[in-house]
Amino acid sequence: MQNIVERIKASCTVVNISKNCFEFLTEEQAALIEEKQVTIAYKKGEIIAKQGTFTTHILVVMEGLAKVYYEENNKSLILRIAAPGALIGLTSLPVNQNVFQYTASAYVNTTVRLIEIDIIRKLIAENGQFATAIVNILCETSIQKNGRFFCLTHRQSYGKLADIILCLAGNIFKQEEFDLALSRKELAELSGMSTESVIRTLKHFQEDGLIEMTGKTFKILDPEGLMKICQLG
Amino acid sequence: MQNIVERIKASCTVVNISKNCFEFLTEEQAALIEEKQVTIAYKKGEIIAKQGTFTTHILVVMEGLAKVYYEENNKSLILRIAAPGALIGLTSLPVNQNVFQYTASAYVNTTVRLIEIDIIRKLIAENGQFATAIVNILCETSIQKNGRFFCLTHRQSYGKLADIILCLAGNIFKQEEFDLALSRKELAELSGMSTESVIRTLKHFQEDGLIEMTGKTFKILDPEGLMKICQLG
DNA sequence: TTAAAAACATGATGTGTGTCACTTTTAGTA
DNA sequence: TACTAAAAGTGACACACATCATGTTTTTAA
Repeated sequence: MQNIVERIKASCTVVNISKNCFEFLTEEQAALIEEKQVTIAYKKGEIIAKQGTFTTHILVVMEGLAKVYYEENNKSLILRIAAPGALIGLTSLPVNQNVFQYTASAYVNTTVRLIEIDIIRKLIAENGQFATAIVNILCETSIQKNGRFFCLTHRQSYGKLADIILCLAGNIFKQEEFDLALSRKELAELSGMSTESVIRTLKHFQEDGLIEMTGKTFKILDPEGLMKICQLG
Repeated sequence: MQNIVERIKASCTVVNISKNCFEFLTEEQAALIEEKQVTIAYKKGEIIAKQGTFTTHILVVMEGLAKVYYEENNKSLILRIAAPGALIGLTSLPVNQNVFQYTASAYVNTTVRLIEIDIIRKLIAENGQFATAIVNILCETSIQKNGRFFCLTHRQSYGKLADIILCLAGNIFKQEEFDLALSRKELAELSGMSTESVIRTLKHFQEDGLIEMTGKTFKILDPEGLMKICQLG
């Protein structure tokens, strides 16, 4: 029987586990990146990249957790959560799309490496393995976004929230019990529902013995039950 | 003052205008594709690629119109409309994602070129310009999907339908008056609402002088008005 | 240590839109 | 031409959730 955390991963729709695309570089190419790279630390809540500003660098999340969201008319839609290893700003690779297509902000204290986007462009053109790795990352992000898209449009509150909880447990904290760094308001944003509904739904989950909450500490008691809720809607 | 159709394009969230990535190939590489390629004609309604089946080929839409949709639990979510020039199956490029991540079916009679996915993989690895072009297509698709994602989750019926109508007019038919090839049911699927709501909303639009419908013939009378509805929600 | 501000919680109320049931129109076909 | 099936259209009703109002607890910071 498969590990529970492993099985949870399969259903995740907000976090994707990026692979390392830099391992395919030659020493010379790695040096090129190394030489110009800068590492920056952001405090919780700070904006790492703002939608609409020029993308001079691709960001690599080293530590922490970032919220990647699309903004329009004072409303926002969380596209994904960027965990360590994730790249931010890839969608600006086409030279005619040279502004950030989304905003990224730090959920918790987060450190980020900045790599010049022109170097990345150059490496895609001259290193086939690297290009393949970037293509793979873009594809996997796309696949994951389809899942999240479906989740937010076709499921109702119980299903949406169950999905988010499983994702967080399976992909970020990687265990069944964890201290949730996110507020109910942030959970609401993630699941595309109101804060009040999140609170009510979590209470229901607790009453039904699916989860256990003590303050910020969450414990998943019945992952199968939550997955069933996901599937049913 | 900008052409109306031009301005409509900017707001589109279902159709993306793909660029030709094959122009960067050497003669030898082009011949490699040419030699093995097959062109297939699909009739209206037929399935071109089924989610979950092995992706042996990437599809290039030559003529017609295809619906690209994600399926789960008997529900479906239309991801995009593939117009001539669009590629289908790119998300299967990672070798560990070698099945179609979505289903594609023909809205109208559609012809499609099949290109072996392994050849595409090989070309990405050995032709930097081609790799860059593929990366660009993936990025543009991703950007567009974000817009559609936002539209379907943050707007209500009027905004969603207005968006779809503008997209169809601006990107597919490229004129203000057109014969809609899609039924109300298909419009409903596209905008993520019920058929009845689509009918009611279209009626409203007509009453408000935004559009004119005579049977299947649509005419956009007030694109600015529709765009305003899009923005307001 | 205390004041202010978030976050959390809960009940009452409102509404957008899906669902259902049914009629009318259009299109396809024997 | 008539028959059938699908599409288009309409009204009544239901309900999932957002919104609002208000209170409590926890966190933050002065």
